[in-house]
Amino acid sequence: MKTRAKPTVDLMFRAFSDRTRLRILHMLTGGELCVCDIVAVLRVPQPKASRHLAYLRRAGLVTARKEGLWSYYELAPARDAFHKKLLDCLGCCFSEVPELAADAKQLAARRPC
Amino acid sequence: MKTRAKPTVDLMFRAFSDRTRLRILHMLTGGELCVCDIVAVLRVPQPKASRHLAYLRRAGLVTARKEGLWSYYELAPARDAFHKKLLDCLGCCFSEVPELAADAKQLAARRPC
DNA sequence: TTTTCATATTCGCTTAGGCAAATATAACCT
DNA sequence: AGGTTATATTTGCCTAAGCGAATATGAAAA
Repeated sequence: MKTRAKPTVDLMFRAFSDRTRLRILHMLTGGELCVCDIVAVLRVPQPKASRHLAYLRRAGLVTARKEGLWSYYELAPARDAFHKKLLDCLGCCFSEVPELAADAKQLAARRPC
Repeated sequence: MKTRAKPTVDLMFRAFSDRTRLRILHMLTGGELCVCDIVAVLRVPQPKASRHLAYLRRAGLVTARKEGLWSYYELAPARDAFHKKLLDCLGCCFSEVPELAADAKQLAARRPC
């Protein structure tokens, strides 16, 4: 197994500094999702989603779980006060980043599947 | 005068994603400082400090005031809930970024000047 | 075992942004 | 004017990291 060193604060901030990753993180505040959900909602090429998910993994912000062909991602639980505050920022982004509302709506429409 | 467009969330996060800028921001939580203070405490070349201060200005995180030869920088007041949360993260970084404590100590020693 | 499906990684290219060194600007002093 | 001081910007170089396109991996299905 590969236990990873605790990611640095600046790497974690950097993980938040990209629109696509912000959208993914915000989607995950609603709970675990599989890659295909993310690809469908963001309307983004699959390799791009995977690439950003890998970045978020390295930053310790999400965890992945494999089940058959599918990979499910969820927000990693906050490891410390800083991590918690950082996640708090996600909620506040909602009114600042226009895509987030549209994504949430799209995701809600997908739920029944 | 040049009124600037409101910086995007991702630019603001990116501003936090560099050690030197984190140290500057943290120093400024104690109040206004001049560039020479920052250069002295961080022990960093002056152009490097100016470069990062310019970045923070562009991100809307600090404001500059000129007085004769000196430039004084301070944290910009939070413009919205997101900005406020982001500034909250600064406090939590203290225990995560080792340099911050040393900087605070250095700065305190300089105060009487 | 060949195919298919979901996901991950690699490649080649381009831009952002870090750094040090040098230089510019602008205010004050003489 | 000429010099000094504090700060800002430019230059050249190098790495991180974004992108799309192509390819690899690995599990299930046929």
